[in-house]
Parts: sequence; structure tokens; C-alpha cells
Amino acid sequence: MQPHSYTLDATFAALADPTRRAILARLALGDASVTELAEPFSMTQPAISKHLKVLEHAGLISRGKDAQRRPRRLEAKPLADANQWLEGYRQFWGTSFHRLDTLLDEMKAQEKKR
Amino acid sequence: MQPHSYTLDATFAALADPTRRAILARLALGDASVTELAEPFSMTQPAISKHLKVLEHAGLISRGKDAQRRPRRLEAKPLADANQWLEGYRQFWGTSFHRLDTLLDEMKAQEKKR
DNA sequence: TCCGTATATAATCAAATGGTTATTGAACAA
DNA sequence: TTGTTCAATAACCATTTGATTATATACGGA
Repeated sequence: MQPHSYTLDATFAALADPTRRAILARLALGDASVTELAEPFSMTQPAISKHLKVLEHAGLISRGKDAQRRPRRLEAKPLADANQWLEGYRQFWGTSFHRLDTLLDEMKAQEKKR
Repeated sequence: MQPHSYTLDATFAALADPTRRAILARLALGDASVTELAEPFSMTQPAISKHLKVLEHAGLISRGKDAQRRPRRLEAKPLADANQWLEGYRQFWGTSFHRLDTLLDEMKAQEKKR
């Protein structure tokens, strides 16, 4: 099933802000509390909470529970949906080589691990 | 070189609107004039022109010249940049199989062509 | 119970967004 | 030159967005 437009709207809108992309990048390294997420920015905690709400509304993060903390976790499903939408345009930037390259890089990386 | 944040902002913001995504989908089929692009929508021509300005600002389309017409053309480079940004998160939705699948599908398609 | 820490919510505000109508401008055709 | 068509621009408006400060709520510790 194709992801429906509604979610894509929210996803792309969420991704359009550099603060929110930075938050996602941070969460890619592991779950983090609001305070931790706010730390790198010259912005108040409520501002960050608002950004988190936008990300959560887009399904890009989820909220955990640990004492007073509400650690956020990256949820990549909407990113996969966005990617799937982009797939439809792959032909426009010549794809197969790139994908083969990535694949080979990955195989090399796997090789190294063993 | 990584695409810089400025362009990604504009790209994702442009993609967040369903009208604009529909316009891109239409342009994927071939260049089209403003009037042609406006036709499927219950929206005035100036509204569409505004959307086109947003898309052009993000580098997603370019403007041609044919008599009074100003046909728009899809420019996929920013989509490639967006895709590259997403690449950084592939690991979060389990990637290699999908990529292998796509690759295999493509090989089959090539096969069929011959 | 009372205090401190972590987070959320409310009220407010300026700027950006997405639409409208009305008008202008540019290119062709008669 | 005059009219017609296509597109852009201006002026306007309501809503949304992204930030602020101030306040409330929830939890754990002394």
C-alpha cells in the first residue's frame, strides 16, 4: 500500500526544519531526553518541546518513560515512506550505478566485519 | 559534497504540500504550461503560480519559454539531495534486502526489454 | 511532606504560508 | 493597432508556524 498523502505532508513538513533534522540526527545515535536534545541549541525548552511535538505528530519519534524523563526514540517508518515516494523519481537522476555502488560498499563493509 | 541545509529546507518545505507534489508528478510525465498545470485543481491561476515559485525556489523545476507560454520542467537534483539525506537513515528501516529487491526487479525489467 | 528536576501547557506575538480578486505585462493574431 | 491569451504581480486576508515568557504538572529524593 502506498503511504497516503496526509502522512507525507506531515513528514516533509517536519523535515523542512534544520533544528528538527538535527534532533533526528541526534536520536539516530540513541534515545535522548528533552533536556539532552535541547542542550545543543540556543533555544528554550518549550521551543524544543514544540519541535518534538511536530516530529511526533509526523510519527518520526516516539515518547518513552523513565522516571521524570520522557526519552524520545527515532521512528524511521515515515522516512521509509518518504523514501518510497522519492523512488518514483529515481529515473530522473540516474540510479542504478549509485545503487550498485552502495551495495558494493555495503558488501565490503560486511566483509570487514568478519 | 553534502547538500547544505539551506537547500534541504526549501526542498522538504516544497514537498510538504500535496498540490506541489501533484505538480511534480504531472511534470514527471513531461513539461507543461502553467494553465495545463492548473487545470486539475480547483484553485486560481495565481495560486498555482505561487506554488510554482516555491518549487522553482527549491530548484525542483525550471522555467522554459515558448511564445506566451512558460513551460515548466522537472529538475530532479534536489530530489537526489533529499534522497541522499535519507540515505543516512536507511539502516533504521533495514535496507539491503529492499535494495537487492529493487536491483533484481530492475535486472528482470532489463531482461524483458531484450 | 516539601523540594528540585524534567517536561508540558498557556498566552502571546511576529513572520511565513496559502489562498483570494484585481490588475498588469508580454506575445501572438487579426 | 487592437484584441486575446498566458502568466506574473499586487494588495489583501485568515491561518499556521516558530519563538518567547510564565505557569502548571509529574516524579523522585531528603
